[in-house]
Amino acid sequence: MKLQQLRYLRAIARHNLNISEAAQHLHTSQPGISKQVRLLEEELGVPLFHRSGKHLTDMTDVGKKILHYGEKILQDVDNIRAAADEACDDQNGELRIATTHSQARYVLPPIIDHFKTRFPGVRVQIHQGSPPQVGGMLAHGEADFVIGTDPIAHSGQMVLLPAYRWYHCVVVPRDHVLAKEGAITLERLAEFPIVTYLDGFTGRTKLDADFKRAGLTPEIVLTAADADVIKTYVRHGMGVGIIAHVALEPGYDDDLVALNTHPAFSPNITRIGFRRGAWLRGYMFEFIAMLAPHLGAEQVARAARDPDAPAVQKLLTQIKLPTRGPSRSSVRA
Amino acid sequence: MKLQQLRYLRAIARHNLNISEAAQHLHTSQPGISKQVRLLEEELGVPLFHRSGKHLTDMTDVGKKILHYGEKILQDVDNIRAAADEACDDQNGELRIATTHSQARYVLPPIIDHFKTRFPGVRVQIHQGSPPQVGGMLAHGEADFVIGTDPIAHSGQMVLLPAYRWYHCVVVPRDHVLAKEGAITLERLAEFPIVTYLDGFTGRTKLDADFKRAGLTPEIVLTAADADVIKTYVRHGMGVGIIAHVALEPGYDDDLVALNTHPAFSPNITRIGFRRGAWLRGYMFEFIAMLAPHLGAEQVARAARDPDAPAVQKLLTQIKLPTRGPSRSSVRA
DNA sequence: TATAGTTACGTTTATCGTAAGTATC
DNA sequence: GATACTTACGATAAACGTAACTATA
Repeated sequence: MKLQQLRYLRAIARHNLNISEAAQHLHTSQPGISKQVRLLEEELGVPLFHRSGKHLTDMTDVGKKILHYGEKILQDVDNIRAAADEACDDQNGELRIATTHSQARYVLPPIIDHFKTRFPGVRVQIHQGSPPQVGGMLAHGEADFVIGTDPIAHSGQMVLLPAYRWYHCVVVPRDHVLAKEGAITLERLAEFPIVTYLDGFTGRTKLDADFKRAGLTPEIVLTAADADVIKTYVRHGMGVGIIAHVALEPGYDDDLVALNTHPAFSPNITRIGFRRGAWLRGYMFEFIAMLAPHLGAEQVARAARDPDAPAVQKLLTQIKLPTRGPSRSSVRA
Repeated sequence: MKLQQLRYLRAIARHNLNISEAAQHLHTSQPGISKQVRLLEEELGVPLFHRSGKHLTDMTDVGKKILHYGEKILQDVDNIRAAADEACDDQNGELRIATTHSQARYVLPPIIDHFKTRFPGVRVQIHQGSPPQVGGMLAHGEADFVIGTDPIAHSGQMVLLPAYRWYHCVVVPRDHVLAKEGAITLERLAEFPIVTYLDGFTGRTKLDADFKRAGLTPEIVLTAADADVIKTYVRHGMGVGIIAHVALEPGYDDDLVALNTHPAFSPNITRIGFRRGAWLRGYMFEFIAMLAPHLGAEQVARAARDPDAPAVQKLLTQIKLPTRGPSRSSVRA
């Protein structure tokens, strides 16, 4: 058994059992992969794939088990590489973040700014996508971290730590009738056409639940994946916007008024996740601390090693989480 | 990076940083290992060992981290092998048990007997040793299971499940003065010279605690690692024996009388352990069930996958454990 | 001086890429 | 007929073992 055979196996599985595609992706020849797969099957004495003639139709049950261990092995190989890189140089490297629009656009810029000043030698990549997409990037090892609010595909392979709490707020143009009212009720809010996030984005799930609990069915006239689009339509008078408070930019959004509701919307929790058992480099710990100061290096390291340990569970539930933007008690921005 | 390099690294670490010894153990040449280590260090760009001239004196910090991931990798390689073997044949294989004398001598024989009838194709190995030794065998992958009572070196790599509960009992020759008394108190017992287990063997820790709690310091005139020796000295009138009740063999020990104490000795729990994340073969699940019928295949499989899961923790603490031998309520054998 | 690790070298094996062949869709 | 996997083959490279060398304890 060789590590490359496992890499080939993984690549085939990730490319819909298409060996040619996998070969292309690995910059190698298709017969080479074909042969190594046969060799591995021969060595282990079991077929890894169901075949119809010369086409791979599906993986066998054993194949799936073997792939599972193979992926673990390849992750640990990456861990060894990362540990070695870390040892010879803790200032240079890569930081790959998979995240949603809200974070990439409003929350991360000042943090990345700070990070780049502190670690100029680290190349930072920000991959943007929907919650399911960013979860997939993490699982496939294309990103080191995922940052997001909405339920991210939480396979047992992922460790998710709470980063901060935030609230939705209502935004209207300065001349809107609501702009003159104080904290508004959900009932009052539901009288207006609403512009807000797409389902599954930026806490939309919580919003819907809040309205449902109040027995209201607001008229949502437009939904978008990001607050920039929402704000634009609010400016055009399409309706009342509901966005994350962190999505308001002082200096740019002064033509809008932000209002809280009474009772307040439910809090949302944005989390940062990484692969279970991943080797985190020094600058990664510092990045986490910049995003969420309560997540110290030792605690995060423990969570990476053993996310189910009681001490980590305690961290997940009992921690005093910082709030970004105004808290529920403040009424008006 | 190659799997063999990791095997070499592990072998060196396990042979006191002696490359020649490691080479001998792996049936390969010493220069071969030497070279592969250099190549790995070169590829990773970090030294794995501290050297004084040409001798390895210690592992570097990175080296230890890398070794840690290397061992995980090699275990998963074994898991792949086992999964493949399982798939092509679930009747043949190996069952390697590391255990202490008490289990090997009194508890396991009928179970192994039953197992061999059910799985004649499985080669069974029983490695006997002290509790620390058997823990080491498991950690080094020389055994699939460890079975024992006393605190076994419980690294995070090991999953320990409770198998059964048992009690100590007092044994004396038929003509001994105690043989005529009913349940005897600890105070009465402490009037006699005691023959029992060595420290660290077969629940000796619990025994000492029981006496200490009663404010007694019995005169222990002889200690041995196994009950056969203890019984022999009891027959010779050296003193009163305290052994595990399971160590009494009907038909062979009828010249001895077993007595319980009042209050009873504390219960002991014998556990079965295996490596975390190990791939368990079908016959291994059945073996566990033969030893401890309450440990079903699904529960054990879940414990192997994720020993810290809440459901597994519940299994560890809340389970109704079977008792081997008379329970604390029965007074006299 | 004995033990242990490195360097040097030749053999053998295996991996990879190109090119031709063959079976599905 | 187009796409996709397999077989065949040659070049390159890497791993292994033997033997000679060197440094430590």
